[in-house]
Order: sequence, then structure tokens, then C-alpha cells
Amino acid sequence: MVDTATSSGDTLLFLTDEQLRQGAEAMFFAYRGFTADPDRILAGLSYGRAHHRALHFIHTAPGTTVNNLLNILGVTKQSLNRVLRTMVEDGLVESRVGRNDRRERHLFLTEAGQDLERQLSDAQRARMRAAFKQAGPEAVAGFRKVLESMMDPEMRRQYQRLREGR
Amino acid sequence: MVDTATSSGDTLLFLTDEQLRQGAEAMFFAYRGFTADPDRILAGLSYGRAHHRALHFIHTAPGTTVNNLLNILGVTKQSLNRVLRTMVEDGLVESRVGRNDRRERHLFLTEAGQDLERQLSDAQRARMRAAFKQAGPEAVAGFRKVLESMMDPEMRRQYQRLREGR
DNA sequence: AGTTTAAGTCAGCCTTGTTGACATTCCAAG
DNA sequence: CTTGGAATGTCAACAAGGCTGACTTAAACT
Repeated sequence: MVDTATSSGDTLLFLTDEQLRQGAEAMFFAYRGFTADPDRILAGLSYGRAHHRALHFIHTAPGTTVNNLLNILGVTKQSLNRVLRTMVEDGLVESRVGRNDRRERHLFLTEAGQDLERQLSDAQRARMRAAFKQAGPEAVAGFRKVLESMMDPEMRRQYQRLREGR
Repeated sequence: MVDTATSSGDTLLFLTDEQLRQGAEAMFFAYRGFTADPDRILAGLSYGRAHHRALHFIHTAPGTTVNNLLNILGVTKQSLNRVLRTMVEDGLVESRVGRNDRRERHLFLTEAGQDLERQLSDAQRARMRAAFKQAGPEAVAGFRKVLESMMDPEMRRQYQRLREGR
């Protein structure tokens, strides 16, 4: 009833509420698959998805500051700190005082931290690789295009900054 | 070093670890965008994302049983029950004893429940529609294809069952 | 010297995930 | 017909990980 496209539409057919609803459901189920493998690994250790996220982005941008990480992850200081503290205590993450600005702490993965990070992202990548392979290069391009369009402008900025940094 | 594709590869170039990592990050940021709008609405009320998920699938499959919903959502009984109970108390969801099997409860949205569901999914769909529009029909097809490939077989089954049911 | 900024901490709250015990109901085998 | 097991749903209690707000410490800036 609120359909954007008429049933006989052509180029607009994919924008019906029903199509959009299916897109949302696909997103929901796929995200569960996306996190399933790392979650399984983490369940054994006493870590959760929050630890994985932190590990991932410290790995991606070694030396990043706490504040920077807060912005990327979109959580509060307290929330991140809890997670970060346990990982520093467990010797997965190292926190070095900034050279220029000694108020800042720069974050790095230790050997052990890199090992865990690799273990987690290998699992995640394996699934991703299988999905990409099965869907084909053109589908992957479309996938990326839609995901980027779905981000908030803020996030898109950060996503692109991360991509450029490599 | 563990790259699947050589740097000079062609059809496989999109499967480098770096590309896969970017895919994972895109997924992370996009999912945040995907849930941002409903989350904003729910923050005002005393509901969370879990309520949204329940509303969505009860709307999709009215009369579904608690057990069925458990399978779809992939959470434990108690987790769902808490959410469900508050919504029944608040008059958003109706829970009717099964006619054939009186152990089962069949779930329906009340008027108020439908209103909230619509409000939430309208917000979500608006973003989705914009993203789909911007990315174009072919990108959307690819998006769906990749997401489907990313699901666990179990989930894919459920996803497809939901699609067929309409 | 006074203000601002980065980081960390504490207390306390909420949502949402978990497990385990329990009540009700159904069904099938004795 | 009864009884014992399986299925369904409810509840209590706990843990993880979000959140806010107040506060400290240290360093930098003006």
C-alpha cells in the first residue's frame, strides 16, 4: 500500500516495501553468519565480540589512540576501557604513552594479540571468501556499493579513511 | 602473505586478504547504519533492538509460535520471553493458546503493535530505499547474492522459507 | 595561572544474552 | 487407562557489555 513501485514497474521494481523487507532480513541473517565464527572462538576464551572489534581495529591502525578507537567503534569510554583493560592485563594489547603528546596512549597488539587477531579474522575471512567466491566479482562490487550507501556519513568517512590508510 | 590471489591475478584479485578485510569493515559499519534509525526511535520508548526483531518477525509470520520465533531469532527462550512479556503487558503483542496443541502460544500483533512495527520498519526501509536507489538495481542484486552466501545453511533455509511464505 | 584536552576510574543503571529448574500439556507404550 | 517421557513455555538468577555522569590526573595550550 505504501509501495514505491507499482506492481508493473520495471526499473523500480526492486524498491517495493516487500523487496526492502527482504533486504532487511537478508542483512539480519547475514550479519549473524558474519559474526558466528569469531563468536564461537571467543566463547571458549573469556572474551566477547567487543574484544574482537577492538583487536581488529588496533591491528588495522596500530598506534591508534584511545580516542580514535572510541570514534571508530562508536561506544563510550567506559565500555571500551573495560574491554581494553582486560586485554592489556592479559598481554594482548600494549598501551604506550605518546611521544609528542604524553596524554595520549597509543595502542599496539603484542605477539599474542596478533595471534588471536589472526585466528579470529582468518575464521571470518574464510566465510567471506567463500561467499565472495560463490557470488562472483560483480556481486561483490554491488555488495560493497550498497553497504557503503547504507552507512551514516560519519561512518563512511571513517571507513574510507581506513581504506586509504593502506 | 596468505593472499589467495597473486598481485597480478585478474578474476581473483578481489579475494585478497585486504579486500576481504575491507568487506568485513564495510559489513560492520553498514550494520550500524542499518540499525541506527530504529534504535533511535526505540531509545525513547523503553524498548531495544530485541523488541524490534520480535515485532518484525511476528508481523511477517502472524500466529507463529514462541518456539518458531526462537529458531528464527537464534536466542534463548528466556531472552525472548522477557521481551515478549513486556510487549504483551504493554498491549503490543497478543499471545493465544494453541487450538490443537495447548502447550503452544501463537503470537499476533495488536493494533498498537502494528503501529510501532510500521514506524520502526518505515525508518529502516527509508534508509534501505535510499541506499538501494543510490547503488542501482544491479548492485542490489549483488548485495543480496553475497548476503545469502554469507548465511549459515540453517539461516538460509529460514530466510528462504520466509520469502516463500509471501 | 587558568583552561582545555586525553585518558582513566568509580558508581550505578539498562538491555539482552546465558543456564537451570519448573509447570503444563501431549502422546505413546505398557 | 495410566504413566513416563518429550515438547512447550515461564521464571529466577547471573554475566557481558552497552550507557550516563561525576571525578581525578596529567599534560598541553593560551
